[in-house]
Amino acid sequence: MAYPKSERSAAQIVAAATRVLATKGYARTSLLDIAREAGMSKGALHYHFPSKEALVSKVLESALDKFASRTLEAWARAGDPMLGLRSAVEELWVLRRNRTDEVAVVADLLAQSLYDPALRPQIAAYYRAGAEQVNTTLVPLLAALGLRTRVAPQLIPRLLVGLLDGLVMQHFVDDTAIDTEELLKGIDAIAIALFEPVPPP
Amino acid sequence: MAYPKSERSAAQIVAAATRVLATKGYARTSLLDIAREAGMSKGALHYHFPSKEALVSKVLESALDKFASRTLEAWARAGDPMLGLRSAVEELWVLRRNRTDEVAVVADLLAQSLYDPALRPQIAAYYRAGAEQVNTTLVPLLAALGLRTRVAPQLIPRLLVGLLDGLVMQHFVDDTAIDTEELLKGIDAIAIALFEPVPPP
Amino acid sequence: MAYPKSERSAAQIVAAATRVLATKGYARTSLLDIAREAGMSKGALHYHFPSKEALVSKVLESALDKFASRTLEAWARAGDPMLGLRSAVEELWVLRRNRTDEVAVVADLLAQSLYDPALRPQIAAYYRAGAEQVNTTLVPLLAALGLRTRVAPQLIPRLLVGLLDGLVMQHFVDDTAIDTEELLKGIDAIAIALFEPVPPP
Amino acid sequence: MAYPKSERSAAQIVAAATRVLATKGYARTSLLDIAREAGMSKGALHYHFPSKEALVSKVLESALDKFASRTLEAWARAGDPMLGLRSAVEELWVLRRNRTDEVAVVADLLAQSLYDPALRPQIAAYYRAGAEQVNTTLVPLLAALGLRTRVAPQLIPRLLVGLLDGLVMQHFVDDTAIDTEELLKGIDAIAIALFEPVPPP
DNA sequence: TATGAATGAGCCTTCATTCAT
DNA sequence: AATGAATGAAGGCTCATTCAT
Repeated sequence: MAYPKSERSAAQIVAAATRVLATKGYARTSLLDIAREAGMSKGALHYHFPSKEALVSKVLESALDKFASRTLEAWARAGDPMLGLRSAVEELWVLRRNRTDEVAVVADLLAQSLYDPALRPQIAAYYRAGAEQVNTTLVPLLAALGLRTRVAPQLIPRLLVGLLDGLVMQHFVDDTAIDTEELLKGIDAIAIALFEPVPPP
Repeated sequence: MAYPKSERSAAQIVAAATRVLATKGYARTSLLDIAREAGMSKGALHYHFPSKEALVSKVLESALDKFASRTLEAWARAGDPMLGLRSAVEELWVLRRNRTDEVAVVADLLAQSLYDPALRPQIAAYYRAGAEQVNTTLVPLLAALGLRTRVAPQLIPRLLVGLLDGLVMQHFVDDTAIDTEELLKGIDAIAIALFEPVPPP
Repeated sequence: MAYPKSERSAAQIVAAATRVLATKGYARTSLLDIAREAGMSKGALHYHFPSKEALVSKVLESALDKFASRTLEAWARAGDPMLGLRSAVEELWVLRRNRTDEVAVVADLLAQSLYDPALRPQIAAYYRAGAEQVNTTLVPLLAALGLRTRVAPQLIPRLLVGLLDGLVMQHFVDDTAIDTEELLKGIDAIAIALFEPVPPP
Repeated sequence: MAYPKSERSAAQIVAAATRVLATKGYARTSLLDIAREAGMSKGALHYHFPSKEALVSKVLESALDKFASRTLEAWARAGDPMLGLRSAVEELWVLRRNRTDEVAVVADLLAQSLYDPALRPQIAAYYRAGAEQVNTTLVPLLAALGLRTRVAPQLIPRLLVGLLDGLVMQHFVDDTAIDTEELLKGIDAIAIALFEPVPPP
């Protein structure tokens, strides 16, 4: 039931769309731009995706996927759970600060989603998956180390991801403003502040 | 007359534009929408502003102004500097979570600024003013209390504002996700973690 | 409250649209065609009419108006009511057989109206006005002449107009088929057959 | 095999096209619509018919065929020639008023034929066959009954078919307008009016 | 015999901008 | 200071048609 050629073309289009959206932003990107970047005709885009919105939605999904998987990898690379957290946060920051296409697309579509509800579920899913991940992976390990979170555990990834998202916006606007060294120190302090020793019974 | 007709009309247009942009977003807002909301003709807009970009730029400026002044007020209301910080942060969160027109516009145009350099200077100025404010108001007071910042002081407002910006995006996307009570507790912990006692000489 | 320039332009557009629709038919007429014929830009059409449908609707209305008024004139020209009927029918036939732009447009849009309900009310109104006209003008006069209709009087114009519409379609398809002389004789016979003397009490 | 696969498929396509055209009209029907209705791919349509026009042309032909044969049957069912005429007319009216797919298609394509000459010959053929039929079947029988037509005999079916075509259009546009009972009375009167006794020599 | 894929022309519509008044 | 009118470029989308398989 798989049509490999079709799938390949669709993937090609999503990749091209990611590049163009990252460069010009949603509001300034036309299907013609994307078609040219993909080396296909406008008609082909509509053959594979019913509308611009549908295509953009797929782009967002794919960008968030890459995001999540790279974070997970960084997390897994470090053996220790606290180090893993730091390592994941650092990876996220580097990922964003470098302004890969995925980062730019996500930032832009995040804003679009304020007005286009069709984009929201995917982002919400991404946030939720992050919260889930912390809940199932980090918390038990912390407990074993005699630590617990100072706030509801599902808030942890939200706070950290939110912090990074906000900072990256500032970085885009004024990239002389933030010194990474210093920033990581601040994030460290913050991350540590979110945990406390379990009081003895 | 202190406010000539021209200036009043321009202000009216900026106000109308703010409302429309907040409701529909930059990509979906046309000058006709704004003209209608302002009760004027499209031609009139171009009489007062040379281009759409120029108008939008003014809208951003005015929204950031309101933002900054409300934060400052909250800061000033509380007497104590640490309380002031908390109070300012809380004000910012409430302001954003309520999704006033200004918040929506700033969020949207922040994303636009990634692709439209003309919007950046104003945002950068806003961030810088915040950093400056902390530097001149908070730090000396803290010093008097025997506290110092754990990171470069100009990073403090960036971290806090970044955190809130990021969180508010998540809140827009999925407004069941974040409990304000719990959130403020987290922010408190974070804010406290950013300061430490000055070690005795 | 009247903007004469606008009205003039709108009328110009309707006239141009009538010509083009008559020549190429609804399915093959584009707004560009109409704009060119009117000597204006496509944008101008949309300035005066919100959509293609709205414009076409106005075209239909205007064509039916001309139709109705010419029929009425012919009716009035002849003094005698029976002669008036014949004269009106003859006028209708000539009007249609000559395939003026209005005739072609009405024939085409009549068919379109089967699938586009927005066109129907105007046509229905036209038919109803015809029926009304017969009812108020012809029937009383006939009564005075000791005649009455053999069928419900509002059916008279429907039968006659229907007959002519159907015949004109045939004529368009195959214009060698119908000899006007002979046809008028047939219509005469039919018209006469629709009336009978009032039986004495 | 008597009906090779190809022929069966082509027939299937024509049937599907008839259904879709009847529902949506020529201007709004795409080959994709037809392909879907036929359960085949767009490519298949072009395998069987060189172009959209060619397919539509076949659709018209087939619809007119069904039309003609049903009329003939009704005609034949009644033994008496005058009754046959009435019966045929009644059958035509019912056929049309019920708006079978064939009726809708013919009405629509009749209008298309004004601008697409390729469709005309088939319709002309249909009209001519009707005229021929009256000429060879009805006239001699009438002569034997001492009747003759008041107008050229080939005009008889044109008048009657034209009348019904026109009426059916009105009925489509405004289906509360015409009462069938009353209508048939009117048609009867008209049909009778088209004949007269042969004057004695 | 039929399909999935792709094209490219054309369509309706939107919109920032210009201009005479 | 402001309006109605008009432009023209661009945008998203539809669709008949072509073609390799």
